[in-house]
Amino acid sequence: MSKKTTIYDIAKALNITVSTVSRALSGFPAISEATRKAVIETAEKLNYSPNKLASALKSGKTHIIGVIVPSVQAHFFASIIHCIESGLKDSGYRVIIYQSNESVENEINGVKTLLEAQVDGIMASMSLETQDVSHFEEIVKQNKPLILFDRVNETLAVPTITLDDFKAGYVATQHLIDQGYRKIAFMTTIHQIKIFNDRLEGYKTALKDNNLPVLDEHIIFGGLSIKDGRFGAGKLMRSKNKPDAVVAGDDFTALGVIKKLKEINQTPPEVGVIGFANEAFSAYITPNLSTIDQHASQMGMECAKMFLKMINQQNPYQDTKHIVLDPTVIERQSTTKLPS
Amino acid sequence: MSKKTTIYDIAKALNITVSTVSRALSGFPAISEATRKAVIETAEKLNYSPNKLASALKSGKTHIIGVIVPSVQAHFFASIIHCIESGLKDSGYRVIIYQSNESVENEINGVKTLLEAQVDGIMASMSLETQDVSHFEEIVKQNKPLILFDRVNETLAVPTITLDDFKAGYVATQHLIDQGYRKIAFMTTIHQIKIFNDRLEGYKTALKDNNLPVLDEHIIFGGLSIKDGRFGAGKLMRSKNKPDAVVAGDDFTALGVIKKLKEINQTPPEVGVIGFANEAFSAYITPNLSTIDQHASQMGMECAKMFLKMINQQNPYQDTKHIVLDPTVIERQSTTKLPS
DNA sequence: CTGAAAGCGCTAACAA
DNA sequence: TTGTTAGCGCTTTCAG
Repeated sequence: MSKKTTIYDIAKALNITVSTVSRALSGFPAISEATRKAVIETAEKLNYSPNKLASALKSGKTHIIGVIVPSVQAHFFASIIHCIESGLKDSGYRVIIYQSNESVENEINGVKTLLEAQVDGIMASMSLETQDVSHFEEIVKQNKPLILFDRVNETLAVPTITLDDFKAGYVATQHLIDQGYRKIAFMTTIHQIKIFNDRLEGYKTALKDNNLPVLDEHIIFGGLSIKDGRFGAGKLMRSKNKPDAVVAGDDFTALGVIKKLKEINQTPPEVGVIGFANEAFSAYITPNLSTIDQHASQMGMECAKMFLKMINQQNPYQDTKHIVLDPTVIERQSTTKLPS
Repeated sequence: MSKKTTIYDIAKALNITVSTVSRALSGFPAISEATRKAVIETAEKLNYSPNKLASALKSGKTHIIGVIVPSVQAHFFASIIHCIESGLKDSGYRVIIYQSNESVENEINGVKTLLEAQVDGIMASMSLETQDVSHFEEIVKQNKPLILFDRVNETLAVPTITLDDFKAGYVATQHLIDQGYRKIAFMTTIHQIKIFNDRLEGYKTALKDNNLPVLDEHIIFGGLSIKDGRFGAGKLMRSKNKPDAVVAGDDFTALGVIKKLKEINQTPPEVGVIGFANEAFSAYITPNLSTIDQHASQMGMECAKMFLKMINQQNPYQDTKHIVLDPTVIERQSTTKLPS
């Protein structure tokens, strides 16, 4: 109880100096086995717990890295974090998570907080709101590793790990075409985020490559949520030019679309629906939702690997790479068009 | 770039001392407005960012609190964390998350890591494996707030926030009985965790109160997952004494049960199924899953409130409370028995 | 192999 | 209202 034991207590108990204790504890080689053993034993006896703060203050390394994500509630981000953690664990790095909740303000605060906490590096996936990215520049200025994943920004000269989002939009659309759908709508966010724009381009290109028309009325800019999905689907299905399939911005939106379609008795796969992200529920709703797998675990692993590489270079930003992963179509019932 | 600016740089620039700078920056009252303004301006000009590590080392307060959960992938825990964060934000506390992944070893490591990081307090929900809780005692010894939520341990004399799990088991069972089910099975974890035992007792008591027999063969001890749900349901439905409803240990397990029941053409609500936790997907699977809401947000809020109370007492453990929340049945299709 | 001592950046008595 | 000064607990030269 009472006061915490420090290396001074250990030193006093053994009649040696703190420097010796420090060295013994940190595995310094030039220490006699006897001393080391004595120190370790005494440390245990006194229930010593190192104050990492002090050590970090002195050494300048906290061995903590900050991860900023929109929300851990999305399965995709939770999985990434999980993989970052396990990829970094053996190197002694801990992860602290900061949620932006899709707000730039929170994101700015997150960077500030993490930097003040002296994290050794930051990984981030940007909020939907984020346009200006100057808050991230501070990290680079401090010469600390910054890695952007999934929702990235091109103006920042930092490593990125992303999905090939153009391809994601393309293969999702092509999959629907292959299944026999011809009038394919696309629902996306109103925010100007690279990955969503890329997907949209992929969608358009796929249509063109298949000699299908790109119709403005089939492209819905809105929010991404179950509610937005219902709303958008309602709008689409009431229009004169009803689509026969929908590429939804994410699985939540796709779920909303499905709910609306069920209500109006056009249950998929009568109208095809495909989402993005392969959320936990997607395989279990009825009909099962086809979706694009974004390889969260691989993305997390790459983040961890990249960080370790950067931290071991004098200049983390020498030789900055952009890793792009390939999307995979997960075909389920919602796009398995029946012969009509 | 280059070197980080410290309060010394600001002091030098203004020809005052660091103490004045420190005071100006921390909102100390006895400071002339002129000085304060000058300091703040200079700080901004020099792009000053405080080193919280140094401040924490000196003051003994990091304003960081650690939260240990089995996994953020469970919607329930993600929601709790979310609410803890928002409940603490205004008081200037930040949350760092540590996942045990249901392993005691990780949990022990988590406590150690967080303590070494000098967090101001810890909130935890125990892993399924955890039996011995001595690693938590260290937190209490250091006189730092420890709050246990949901998966708690009674031997620790610390505040707890839980659901009334006996009641949860009871109302889940009673709900099925009210719907007309009579042969109700119960699937739970093999691990000796209080909340699961309590639910089991609630289940048994509900049966007794309704003059229904408690059958050993209707109580399945296993894991909690989709796979375990399928497996357990298979076992139950092959037995000579087939149940007509199942209380599953959580929503994932319930989902597994539903999948198996569909396969053998006894789709709920023909056989009733109810889960626990109201996961994100539960409302969207087919049939919609009835479940017990565990009031994650309220639990998170109470954690935050409790922490603030404890941190403001000289002895955090004076007047230790146990807050118990009431479970709520969320009735959906999976238990809406049709008249036969 | 071990000790002495400086100092990481900040806070907080105590003085002035 | 401001300055002086002594650390917080640890690491790390530099000597010995």
